[in-house]
Amino acid sequence: MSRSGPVGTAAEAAKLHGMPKEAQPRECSIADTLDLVGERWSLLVIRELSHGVRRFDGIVLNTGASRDILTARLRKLEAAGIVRRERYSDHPVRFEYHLTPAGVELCDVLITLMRWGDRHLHPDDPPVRWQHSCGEPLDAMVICRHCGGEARVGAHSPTGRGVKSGNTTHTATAQ
Amino acid sequence: MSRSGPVGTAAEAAKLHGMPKEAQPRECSIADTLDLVGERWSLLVIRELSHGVRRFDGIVLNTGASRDILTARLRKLEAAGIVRRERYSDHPVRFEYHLTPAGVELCDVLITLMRWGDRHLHPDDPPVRWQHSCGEPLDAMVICRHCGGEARVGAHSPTGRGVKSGNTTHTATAQ
DNA sequence: ACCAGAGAGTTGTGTTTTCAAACTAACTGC
DNA sequence: GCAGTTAGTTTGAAAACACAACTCTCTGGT
Repeated sequence: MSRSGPVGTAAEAAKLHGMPKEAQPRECSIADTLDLVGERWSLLVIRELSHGVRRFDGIVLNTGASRDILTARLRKLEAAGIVRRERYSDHPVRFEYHLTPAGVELCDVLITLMRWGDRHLHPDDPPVRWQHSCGEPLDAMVICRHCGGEARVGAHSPTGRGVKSGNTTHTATAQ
Repeated sequence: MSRSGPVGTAAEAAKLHGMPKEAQPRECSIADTLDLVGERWSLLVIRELSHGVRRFDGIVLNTGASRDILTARLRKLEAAGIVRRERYSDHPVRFEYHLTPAGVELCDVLITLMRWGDRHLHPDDPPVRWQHSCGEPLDAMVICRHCGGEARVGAHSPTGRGVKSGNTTHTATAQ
C-alpha cells in the first residue's frame, strides 16, 4: 500500500503494528454535522418542529422518543443553535420549541432522507407527501448551483485539508 | 423505532389518559431511512465508499469507528441493499465493499449534510470540497423537480397516511 | 374546596449499544 | 520462518437508551 511519504506520525504509528489505537478520522463537515444531529431522534425532532409540532409531549407522541432522551436532545439542539426554546406561559412555566434559521436549513437533509426512503422503502405508497409552495407534491433533487445539473453524477473528487492522499488503496475509479 | 403495527385507537387511548406508554410515532420515510442509516458511523461508511475507500481497514482508519461496530454496520448496510460485499481474493478470503445504486443515491444525504456543516460549522474554511462534474466546486441546493424552485421555502404542508390531524396543538402557523 | 388533568420535565432502574484494545486466522513476501 | 497485511472476533467496562413513575405548577369543572 502506497508509501505515503512524510505524513503526520499518527498514521505512521498506526500502520506500524496492527493499528491498535490510532485511527485518524477525516476532517469533514459531514462528520461534524452528524455529531450534532446524527444521534437517534435528533432529526425526527427537527421533522416534528418543521411540521409545526412545538410542544414536548407532542414531540414525544409523534416520534416515540423517551422523555429523558428528548430532553437531552432538545438541550443539545438548542446549544447548537438549531432549536430555540421559548416561554409561552409564565404562571406555570411552559416552553415551546422552534427551529432557528439554521434548523430550517436542516430540512434539506430531511427532504433527501425522505426521498430516498420513498424511493427505496415505499416505492409505491409514500406515507407522507410534502406539498411544495408551487402546489405540486414535492419531488426533490439535489443540484449544483453553478451548472444546475444533478449534484450526484459520476465520481466526485474531493479536495481540501480533510482529504488524505494514500488511503484509496489502488481502487481508483467510480462505482 | 417506527413501530408501525396495527394502528387504529392507539393515539386515541394515548391522549385519553396521560400518555403512559403509548406513543404513536408517525409512519414516515425519514424515520424508516434513519432506521437503516441513522446510526453513528453508517453515513460515514457510505462517505468512505463514495470516496473510493473500499477496504475494511481503510474505513476504520478514515472514520474512527471501532472494528466490531464497523462489521455490524457493513452487514446491516449489505442486508439493506446499500452496500455490496465482493470477494477480491480467495486464498486468504478477502472482501471489499462497494456502494450499490441505492447506496449511491444516499450521497444526496451526504451532500446536504456537508453543505449544512460547511455553512454553519466551518463558515470560511470547508475542510473538504467536492468537485462537481461541471468542474466547479460543488455548492448544492435542493430543488423541486416540478417548478425548479428551492425545495425548502416557507411552510410545507404534509399530507398522507403518516400525518395525524390533532397534534399541532393550536400552534398553527409556519416558523 | 376538591379533584382531574395538562404540561414539562426529573428520577430511578434496568437493558442495550458502543468502545478500545487485544486476540485470531489465513495468508504473502522476503 | 518471521514480519506484515487483511478482515474480522472476543472481552470487559463505559455510555446511551427505554420505561414507568413521580414532581411541581397551574387550569377548569362541580
